[in-house]
Amino acid sequence: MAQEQIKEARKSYHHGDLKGALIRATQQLIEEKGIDHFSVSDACRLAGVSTAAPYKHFKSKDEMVVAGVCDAMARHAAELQADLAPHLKGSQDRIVAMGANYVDYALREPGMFRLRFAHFEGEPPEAIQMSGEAIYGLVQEEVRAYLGEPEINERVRDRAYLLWCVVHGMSYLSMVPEFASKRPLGSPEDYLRRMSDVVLAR
Amino acid sequence: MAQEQIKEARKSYHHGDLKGALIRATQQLIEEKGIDHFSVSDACRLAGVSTAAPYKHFKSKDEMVVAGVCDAMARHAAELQADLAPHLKGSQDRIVAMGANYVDYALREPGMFRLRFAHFEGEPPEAIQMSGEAIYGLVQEEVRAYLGEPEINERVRDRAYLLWCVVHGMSYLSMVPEFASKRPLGSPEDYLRRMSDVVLAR
DNA sequence: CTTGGAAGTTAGATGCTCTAACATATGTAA
DNA sequence: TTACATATGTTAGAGCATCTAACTTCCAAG
Repeated sequence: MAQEQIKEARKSYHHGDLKGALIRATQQLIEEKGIDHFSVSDACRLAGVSTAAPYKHFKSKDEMVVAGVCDAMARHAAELQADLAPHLKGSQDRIVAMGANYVDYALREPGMFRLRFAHFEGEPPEAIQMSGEAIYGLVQEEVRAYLGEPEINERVRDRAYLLWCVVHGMSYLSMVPEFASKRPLGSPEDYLRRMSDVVLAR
Repeated sequence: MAQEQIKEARKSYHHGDLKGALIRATQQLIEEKGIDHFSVSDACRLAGVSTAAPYKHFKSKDEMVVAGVCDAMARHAAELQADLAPHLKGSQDRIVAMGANYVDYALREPGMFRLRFAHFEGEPPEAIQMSGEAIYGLVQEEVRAYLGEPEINERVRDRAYLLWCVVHGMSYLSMVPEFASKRPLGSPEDYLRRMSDVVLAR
């Protein structure tokens, strides 16, 4: 959510891209107020439409939130690919970059990051789950390459899990100010490098 | 939230322990439905009182949620102490037990666990923050003892942070079914022991 | 006892979600 | 071009949630 979103003034009866605008408004408001203070009405005010308009695009508030999370995940996935590209496949730099990107994203969009792994009563949203599997697949593949294994075997799965624990833990700790302040001198990258040294020792 | 909570049938006009009942109802409902589907009204129905009653005990819905989280944290802190007691101070068993307790608690009360580190717009609830500091203090102290350091110095802070990353990461991954299933054979304890081996190498 | 305050109640103001019915724009086919 | 079907907006309103005000019940201190 780098792009700031200002209240939209429409000229025509139709919005043009209301669905997109609502998704962005949803993301922005959840970041600002948290999921439990987010309201469809607020998003409507931001987008400059009536409170009934969203229901032409989403079945419910829940579905609108899920759409916001999915959009955020897609953006993040693309960005992760871009961050990884400069680094040689199989290099430690690439592993560290992957972790650092994760931590950095969590700091930039903590609301979306949390929701991505949230409860979602009853319905485990297909799209979110699939995308999670995809990311984890990427992690395993990167670990495989780093370890020089020919396939994703038990060793790779084991190390990938450990790595992912560390990356996730750093992400969450970084989002909580009272814990983020507990990180002794050193950047996230420094810690990720040290951890990958031991976790992925070959 | 081991104790199941059934709808209360009152005999007298006054409830007796409405505040406690509401706190338990809040915890139960948040576990069941998630923070965004929790309503004070539901909690009132569970406790068998009118929807205005809670406002004699809590200023707002938010405050009621915070009270639920604080209560859960207090219970968890006591339980953690009990889990640690049998283990010799300074032993690896004690470190592993601490981590395992954390992961186990996250699995039992994921709703409370998440909220404990959640956003809390505007107000970072004093009580929650203090308790977080207390837990982190305990972690540092245990790491200090394990490493045999005379005081909480830079080395201790560094290792404690790494350990806490791992424990937090395992906790969160364990709560998400799609990731929990990615843990290769081995119990959380096994992984915690391996991680503490390397993270706390002396 | 009496009585003041704590802890309930009902009633209602305000706001949110979501549906129904209606209005307006757009694109395709005649 | 005209006309219609459809997509995408609107207003109105039902139903439920939060929270306050004013009233009631009960306990406990004097």
